[in-house]
Amino acid sequence: MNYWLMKGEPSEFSIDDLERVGEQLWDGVRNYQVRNMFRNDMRAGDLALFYHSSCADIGVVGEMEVVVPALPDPAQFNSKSKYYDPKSTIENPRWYGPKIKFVSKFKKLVPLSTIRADKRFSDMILLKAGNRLSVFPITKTEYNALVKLGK
DNA sequence: GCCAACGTTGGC
DNA sequence: GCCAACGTTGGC
Repeated sequence: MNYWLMKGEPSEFSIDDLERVGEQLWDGVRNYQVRNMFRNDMRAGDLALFYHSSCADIGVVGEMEVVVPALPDPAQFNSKSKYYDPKSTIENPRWYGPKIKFVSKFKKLVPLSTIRADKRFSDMILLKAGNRLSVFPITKTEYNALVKLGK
């Protein structure tokens, strides 16, 4: 079982949206490293933390579970979508995303500033300078510690 | 809105 | 395969 942190902009899709719909395809990822992690490393049943980025309250807001790790992202075929990729074909899709489901919403958001200040999280990719991954693995220890802070 | 730090693209 | 130009990410 693997543990992940997944960043998303709440103005596009938030933990409240996920709680409402229950399940959602995590679309719009256009980074090859992340795509490869979806295809090679993510497994059904993996747990992931939902992180709100590019917003007023930045931090970890809840838990999710991977239902299906890598499905072709339909947005890449939609010329109206901002995630459209003219080089993708149905036969040979370029972009994938996992289907994820809601597990829990934290009682209180765990802010980025708190994560930065806590030595237990100093090895997280989240805090590495120049990190550009919107999805990355974390350890079980980090996962559990963040869940505990949120409850 | 700024901007640093990256990733991607495409001509050569 | 190099590398300059451009685009994107994401905290502040």
